[in-house]
Amino acid sequence: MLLKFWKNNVLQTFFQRVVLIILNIGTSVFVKGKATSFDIAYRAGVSQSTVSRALRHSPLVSEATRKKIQEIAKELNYTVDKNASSLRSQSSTTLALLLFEDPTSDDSLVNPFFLSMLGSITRECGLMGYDLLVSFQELNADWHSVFKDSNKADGLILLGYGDYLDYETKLKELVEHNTPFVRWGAATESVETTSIGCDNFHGGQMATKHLVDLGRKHFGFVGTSNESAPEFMARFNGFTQALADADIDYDPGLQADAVNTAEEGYEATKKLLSEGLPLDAIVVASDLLATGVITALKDANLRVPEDVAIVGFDDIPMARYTTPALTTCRQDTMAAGKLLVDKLIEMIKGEPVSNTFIKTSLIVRESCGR
Amino acid sequence: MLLKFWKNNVLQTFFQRVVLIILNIGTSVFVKGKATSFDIAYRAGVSQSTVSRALRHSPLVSEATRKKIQEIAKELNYTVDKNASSLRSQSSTTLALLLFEDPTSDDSLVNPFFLSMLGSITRECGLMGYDLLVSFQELNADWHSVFKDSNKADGLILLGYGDYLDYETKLKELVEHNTPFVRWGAATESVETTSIGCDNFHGGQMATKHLVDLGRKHFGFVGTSNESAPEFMARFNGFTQALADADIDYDPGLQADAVNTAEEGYEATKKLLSEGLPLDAIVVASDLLATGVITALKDANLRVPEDVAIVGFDDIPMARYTTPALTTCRQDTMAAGKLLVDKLIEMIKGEPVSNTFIKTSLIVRESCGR
DNA sequence: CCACTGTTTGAATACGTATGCATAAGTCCA
DNA sequence: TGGACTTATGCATACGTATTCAAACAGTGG
Repeated sequence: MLLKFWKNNVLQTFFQRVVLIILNIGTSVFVKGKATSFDIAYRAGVSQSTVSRALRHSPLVSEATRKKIQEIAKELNYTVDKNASSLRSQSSTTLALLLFEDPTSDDSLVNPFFLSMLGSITRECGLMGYDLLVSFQELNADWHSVFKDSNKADGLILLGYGDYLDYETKLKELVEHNTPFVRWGAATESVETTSIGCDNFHGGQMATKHLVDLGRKHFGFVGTSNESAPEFMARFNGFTQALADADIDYDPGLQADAVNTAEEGYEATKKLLSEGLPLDAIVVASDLLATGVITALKDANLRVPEDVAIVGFDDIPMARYTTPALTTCRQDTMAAGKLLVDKLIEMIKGEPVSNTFIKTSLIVRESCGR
Repeated sequence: MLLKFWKNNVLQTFFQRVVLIILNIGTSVFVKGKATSFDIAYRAGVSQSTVSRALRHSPLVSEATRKKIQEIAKELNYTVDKNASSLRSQSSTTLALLLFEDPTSDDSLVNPFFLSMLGSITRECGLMGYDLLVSFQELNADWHSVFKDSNKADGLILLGYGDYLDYETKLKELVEHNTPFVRWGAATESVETTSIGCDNFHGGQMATKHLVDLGRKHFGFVGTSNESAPEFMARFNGFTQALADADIDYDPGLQADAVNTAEEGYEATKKLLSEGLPLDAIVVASDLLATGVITALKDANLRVPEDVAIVGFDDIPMARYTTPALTTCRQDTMAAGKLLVDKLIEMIKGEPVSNTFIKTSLIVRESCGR
């Protein structure tokens, strides 16, 4: 039994070697499919190891051989096989971008704010030599294990206001699995994660103060004010803070929930108006919601900004094309995307990473009445 | 020499086997890192081959063992290693989405029309079990060889109005390399490719006819009319056809080039207006351009639609929020994305694939004056 | 002239899976 | 009862690269 095992291996191993050698020479001469590092090695008169090292800029290879190998590689249109490389090195130089959408939102729509970050994320990935895998995730899928364990990606970028309750259990699992990941958004309390975000509290405060300074007295807020959407909650807190600072009374009846879509913004505004309370300004938690708010006000025959002034949040591309053009609290999505990628790569490399704020700035257009 | 070679292998192979067995038992008992198919095999009392087959739903495995293996796999949180699987099977079940942007366009902006397809493409990929790699491409990079040769992706989806001259040489190379790929847009003449697109000629004709029917007489066109952007050219041809059908004279001075950005639309409109010709309708080659057109008209104190009526193309999300809301020729991006993915997968599987048109429909809002 | 260091190279192997081939256990029919 | 056939499994291997270890080599100082 053991003897048979032994003999088997002797023969097969030997045979395999010979065949391999013949095949390699064969393929080298009659260049068939894609070129491999063996092909290059053959032509350069060196070993495959040397080719691998040369192309990876290992200092172990002399300048002369590296030059020669690089030339041959270019000539043969050689490209490193991603799968073999990743398998061997156990790292894929690929990041996964997970977009979380409220399942109830329109199928065709992705939150334009997140889309606007896609550009900078993609670009930064390219610059850093990483590939980017993009995936929409239903909130209930088990995305948390799939990407890292399958070695599809070295790290995860999470984008989305989501149902943070379910979300957080998943985040915990990620942390336990030691999966590097970064999030856009507010830092959570219960799970220690790295997130990049703007100072939502300050942004909300700044936006509100702007309206206060313009003389508005009766404020409403459209956007969730509870912890199911931490970013929105922070904006809301900034909102109330600014009102308190200015000694302006605020009626809690003038807050209406809305999260993802313009339609939600529309409905929330209708609800606000139905309260019958005096109202001459609305702070809206996102620009996308704000488009719905504007429509709802128009439908109610209220003029923006004359009757009701509006400030949004995000500065999505659409914001400058609404009528009136939307005054909004801009988040620097270019910087954000770059930061998300850079931080994630640092984490992957094992460096310590801390949460980071990006700056917000108020973009004054017409909807605030000045 | 040969003897030494032989002996070496005998010893090493034997040694390797023993170590492997010990290691496998070891890892199986003391579960350390990620679970492999060997771990499952050990627990299920079967061979690794059987595990692989069971998880891939091979009919060679009995229902009973499959069940058992699946349970253990779930229990261990096992995920197939993407790299190993792809390497072995020489296919990655990954598609690459290449976005081509005019380098001159705003850094932070991606054409919203293409972005709106991203959602459906991603979703369809997920449904079909494919991963999606997203990449921005500078037009001069050698993207054509990288993705397929490196086995990063099994096929390519090309998205973008681009500089089609350089573009076409790349497409040729793709065809020569036997790389499966699909494009969004007009079919080209010189290279035999598979593309999904709408009937741009008919769309342009339909949009124009709508304005004609509303009594407009003096037409302008904003958007490139030459083959550097085939889609736009087709729309332009539909435009002139509709005018000819209605016996309406058309002054070539009332066409101005613009491709990618709202700013280009703005500038093109200024140029149109500077001609000093009578003008009461503009057909615009894309909604994004149209937003700039509207702004330019407002800046020139012209009312839309009273003085100048406008029809756009694409129906991007923003279209309904401009003032006036944009009448436009809608392309069904949901269907398009799905189709692009499905066709590409068919190509990858070696099935014959033909070009396909998706339908366009006119979305009447306010900018046309009715 | 030898021992020793430093620089390049090559030989061998492992990464984890999928699959061709051989084999073992049933099943069926003559 | 035994061969032909079916069904289910295991064995061995290959995919293409990165890396460890050993070895060849040149130069250096004693």
